[in-house]
Amino acid sequence: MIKELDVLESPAACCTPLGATSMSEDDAETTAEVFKALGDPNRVRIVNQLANAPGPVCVCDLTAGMELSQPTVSFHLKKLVSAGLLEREQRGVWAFYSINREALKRLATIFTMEEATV
Amino acid sequence: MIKELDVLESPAACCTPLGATSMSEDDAETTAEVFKALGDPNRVRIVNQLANAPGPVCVCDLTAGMELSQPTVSFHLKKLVSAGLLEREQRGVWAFYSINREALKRLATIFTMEEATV
DNA sequence: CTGAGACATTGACATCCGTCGATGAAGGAG
DNA sequence: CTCCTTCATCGACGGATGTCAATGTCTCAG
Repeated sequence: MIKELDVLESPAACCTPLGATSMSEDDAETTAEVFKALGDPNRVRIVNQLANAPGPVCVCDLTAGMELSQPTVSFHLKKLVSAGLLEREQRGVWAFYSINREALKRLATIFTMEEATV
Repeated sequence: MIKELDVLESPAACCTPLGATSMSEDDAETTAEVFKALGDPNRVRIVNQLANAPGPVCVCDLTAGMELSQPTVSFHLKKLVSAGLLEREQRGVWAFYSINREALKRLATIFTMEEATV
C-alpha cells in the first residue's frame, strides 16, 4: 500500500494546499520552493515543451528550441528536477528529460480552497 | 456578458495551462510572474493565512502574525496584489486584504495536462 | 489646525538568481 | 587508445530580490 516513496523527498511531493488550516513554516518553505522553480519564463517554457512532447526529450532538442546557451538550459533543468517537476534519464551520451505528471497532478490540488474541516 | 474585466490585466487572470499546445513567450512570462509571486515562503504564509480567515484581514493583524517589519509585509502584499492573487480594500485608516478566490480557482486549471486537441 | 496612528514608499544594503564562457566528465566511433 | 560529441559543473558578472530604518501620506480625534 506504499506508493511513490521515491519522490517523497522532492518539494513537489508534499503539496500542502494553500488553503490548509495549518501550515508550518517548513510547509511554506517547501511550497515556495516549487513555485520558485516555476517562477522563471524559460523554465515555464521548458515544462510546456515537455508537456506537449510525446515522450522524453534530450537536452540538445531543448537547447535548439530556445535562445539560451547549453549550460543555462542545464541550469534550469537541474532546478526543475530538484523541485520534483521533471525526471532525468540517461540514454548513452544523451540526457532525456520528461515531465513528472504525478507531481503535476498533485500540484493541481494545491490551489483547492476547500477548508480541511479539521 | 462582459465578466471581470477589472482583473484581466493582472497575471493571475490569464492562466495559460502548462500543457497548452501553444504558449507564447508572453504567456510564459505572465505565468512565471504568478509563480514568482508565490515563490517566497512569507508570501505563501500570507496567502495561507488569508485563505483561512473568514473575511478580509488588516495589515496590523498580518504583521503581528509573522516576524517581519511592517514595511516588509507591505512589500509582500503589494507583490501579491500585483499578481492578482490578493485584493485590497481601504476601511478608514486600515487596509484590509483578502484572497482573490476567482483567481485561485483559475490558477488551479494551470496544471491540467489534457492536450488542447488543436 | 494639530497630533497620533496605520500603512505605503524610499534609500540602502546583503544576498540570491540567471546568464555566459571555459572547463570537466562520460560515452561512442574509429 | 584517441578524438569527438553530449551534457554538467565552475567561476565570474550584472541585475533582481528581500529586508529594514527612516520618511511620507492619509485618516480620524480632539
